[in-house]
Amino acid sequence: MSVKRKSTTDAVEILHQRFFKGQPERLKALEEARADDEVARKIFELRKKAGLTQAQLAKMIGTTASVISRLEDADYEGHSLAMLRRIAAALDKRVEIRFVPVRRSA
Amino acid sequence: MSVKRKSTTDAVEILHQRFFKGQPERLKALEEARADDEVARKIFELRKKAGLTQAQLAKMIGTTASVISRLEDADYEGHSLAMLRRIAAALDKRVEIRFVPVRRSA
DNA sequence: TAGTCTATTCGCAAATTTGCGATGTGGCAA
DNA sequence: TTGCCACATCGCAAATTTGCGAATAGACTA
Repeated sequence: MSVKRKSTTDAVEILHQRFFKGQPERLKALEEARADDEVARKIFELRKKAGLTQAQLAKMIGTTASVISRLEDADYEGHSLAMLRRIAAALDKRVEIRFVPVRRSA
Repeated sequence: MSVKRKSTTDAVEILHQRFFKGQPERLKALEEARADDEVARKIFELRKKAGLTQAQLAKMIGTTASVISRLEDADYEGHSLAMLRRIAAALDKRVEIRFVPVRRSA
């Protein structure tokens, strides 16, 4: 996510063009990318609502601003539960994971 | 989780003795351990409901049985979103992450 | 313009997770 | 008992994530 170069909204549009208009075999990749984007956006929103800069949040969880920036990058795929929990803990939240059924299309 | 040596229930009891009766400073560690236990159990239940053995699920996501066993271990802390998604995808599910508020006690 | 603040990106080392075979155990059936 | 099957655990290499400083850029203000 960003203030300039690559907004989350843009990322979604780019993804749409890149995958949706392409072959349907790539739908799985789309879903994964979307899920990453979702996590990135959630972290971003959580931080914003808390009124923190990346550097401030970073300090709270014992890391640096560039790490937070990476986590909020819509293209980043390396999220770990451990990291999500560190962020959640700093913001008085807890991470809830659910496996929800997905409609199997034809 | 297991069929013999270390049941999930036992793990919870052990955790209780190890942390709860100990110093309150370790409450954070408790929460983390519990969250891991929760993920482990969810994977276990998902697999069971699908009527699969560890080896079968492993094959579906392109890994081996020992890996699944490790993921279902209540003490394992290394869950990644990528792995959860691989499992979810194999079982026609998707992973939903939520940051839920936690009551800040005195 | 210079200075400051916020955020992105790069590069590489360190830490962590994953892959996977080998080994051991318990349950169950022949 | 012997032979499987399902699972747990160990050990180590390979892959991935994290840590973090440095460089870059846009926005804003003095």
